Amino acid sequence: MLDAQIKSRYEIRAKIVKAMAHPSRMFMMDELAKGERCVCELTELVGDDVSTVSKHLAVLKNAGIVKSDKRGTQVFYALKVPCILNFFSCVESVMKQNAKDHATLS
Amino acid sequence: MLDAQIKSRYEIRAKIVKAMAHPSRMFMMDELAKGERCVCELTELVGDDVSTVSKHLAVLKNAGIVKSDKRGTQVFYALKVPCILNFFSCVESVMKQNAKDHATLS
DNA sequence: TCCTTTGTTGGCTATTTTGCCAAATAACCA
DNA sequence: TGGTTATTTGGCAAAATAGCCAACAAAGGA
Repeated sequence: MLDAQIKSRYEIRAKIVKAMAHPSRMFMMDELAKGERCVCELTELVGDDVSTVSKHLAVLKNAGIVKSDKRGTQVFYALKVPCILNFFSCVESVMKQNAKDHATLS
Repeated sequence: MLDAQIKSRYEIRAKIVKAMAHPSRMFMMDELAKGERCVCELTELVGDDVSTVSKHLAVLKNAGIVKSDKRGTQVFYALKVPCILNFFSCVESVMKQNAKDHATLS
């Protein structure tokens, strides 16, 4: 990792992945995969304070994972990158494997 | 997210993604995608303290992303889930899109 | 058996992340 | 214009991460 340029590249990558690495944000991405949602809808679903949800969405937007569209007083968020879904299926496969390994251990 | 079971599911998912969300860990996963590596090799490449690298690897292992094999005094780590690679290509696509958007803004 | 190499773990501080409340904005409607 | 709804931002305290050093454990060789 000596090369600063390479290091920087991994830092940028990590920033994107880090943006996904939160239960509420994972949930919201899943929800957005079904279609756009306004902050109020997501807030209702997640069950946290609106300000918290808004900040989570800002993290996702800042990472380039979602985009927002203000219509009237509402702001609608939508997934910007479709491959996110494939990614989740990979995470699922890790979970399944873990479950299998765990079962084997007992 | 009221349902505790669903919430728990997203927490487990997030734990896996969070394990990936670090520059050094991303780098190591990329390196492991080429083949198994011992801790000493990864330490050399990453350039951090051995203890730091060891802890990063423990995080990845605990998440079920890598597996380890002790041979003699060395411990070899290897990727456990191949789809990790597809995931990175998705992250790359986010990066490319971000770059494009950024260019458009200027 | 003692020494050396390779890794892991404990401990500690610095930094980052979370999530809530309160305050500020923005867009509408009466 | 004044009030209401929807969202973002500032600020702050609690919790989680990161990374270094020192100490410990394991395996092999002299």
